[in-house]
Amino acid sequence: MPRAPSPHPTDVELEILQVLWSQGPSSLSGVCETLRTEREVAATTVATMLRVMSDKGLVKRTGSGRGATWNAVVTQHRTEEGMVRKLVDRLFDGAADRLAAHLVEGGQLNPTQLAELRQLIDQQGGKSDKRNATTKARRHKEEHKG
Amino acid sequence: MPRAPSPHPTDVELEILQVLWSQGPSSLSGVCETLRTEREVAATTVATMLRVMSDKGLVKRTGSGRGATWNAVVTQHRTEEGMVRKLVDRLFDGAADRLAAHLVEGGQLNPTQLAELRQLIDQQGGKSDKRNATTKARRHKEEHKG
DNA sequence: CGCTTAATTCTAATTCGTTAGAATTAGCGC
DNA sequence: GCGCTAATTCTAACGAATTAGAATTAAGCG
Repeated sequence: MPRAPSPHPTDVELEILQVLWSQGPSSLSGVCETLRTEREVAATTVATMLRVMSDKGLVKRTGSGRGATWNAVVTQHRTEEGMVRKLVDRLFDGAADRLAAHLVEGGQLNPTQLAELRQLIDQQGGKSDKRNATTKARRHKEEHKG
Repeated sequence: MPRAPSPHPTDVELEILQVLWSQGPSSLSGVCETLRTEREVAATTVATMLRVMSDKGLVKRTGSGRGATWNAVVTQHRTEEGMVRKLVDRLFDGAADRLAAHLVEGGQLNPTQLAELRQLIDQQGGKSDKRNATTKARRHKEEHKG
């Protein structure tokens, strides 16, 4: 058994994934160009990152040489999911409602967004409704010494 | 101007802060004991971490020698706030509503929590209400090359 | 075919985070 | 005051993350 693929992307890895998610399969230079709208970076640096990410199973290369393209293996949604979960686990000991409270109380959402969130909750409430009142007891630190 | 104190605590730093938040000012051995309910750790390791955290302004020592105690300088709430904001900025480009949607849609909240969140939104809605419809336009990466 | 340029591989330096041993200091209790 | 133990300081090792130069490979073009 090769071991679990890898947990969460680092900051720079996330940056690169976001490029691939937004513009789809890209050549090395394509990735570099987009990154350079934010900051300076050498092509070999990006190449190294892509190799590392490839080892971790985050991205995959198609073809080689001139016409090669890189694309994300992990989806944006699943990555977000995992990173949110990590924050909830580490910072709130699994209590997602505390994170939600932060967003609402901290004034991070404007009235329009609050209204939309409220709608979303109503839809969601219909799905689980009565049964299943304690969907998930507090999750506990399991993934410590991977 | 000495420079901004420091951004966000690392994983282990957070662990130690959580101990101090939950049990208040503690001796080195007090911190160690609590940490050891989760995993093995040498006292000198914790001492080093406390020193580093002290340099960063996260904790402060009172007294010295035998009766010394350590306590958190940063509050739990402000730390949570900062870390949530960082995630929102890095992962969602400042769009807090996307994080909220993840929590609700991802089934991380049970019906009771959903109901409570809904109440919270209603209270919050009353505060900003009509005026101020675009509280905060998407925040953009500002803190890059601090 | 051979030149030019993109892409890749190899290698290495730097920094940060984490861990802890060795040595030293400081107090409490007798 | 002296010793036992907690606490602190010093130092160092190690891995992960980030960065990029040098060398090599591959391929499109004329």
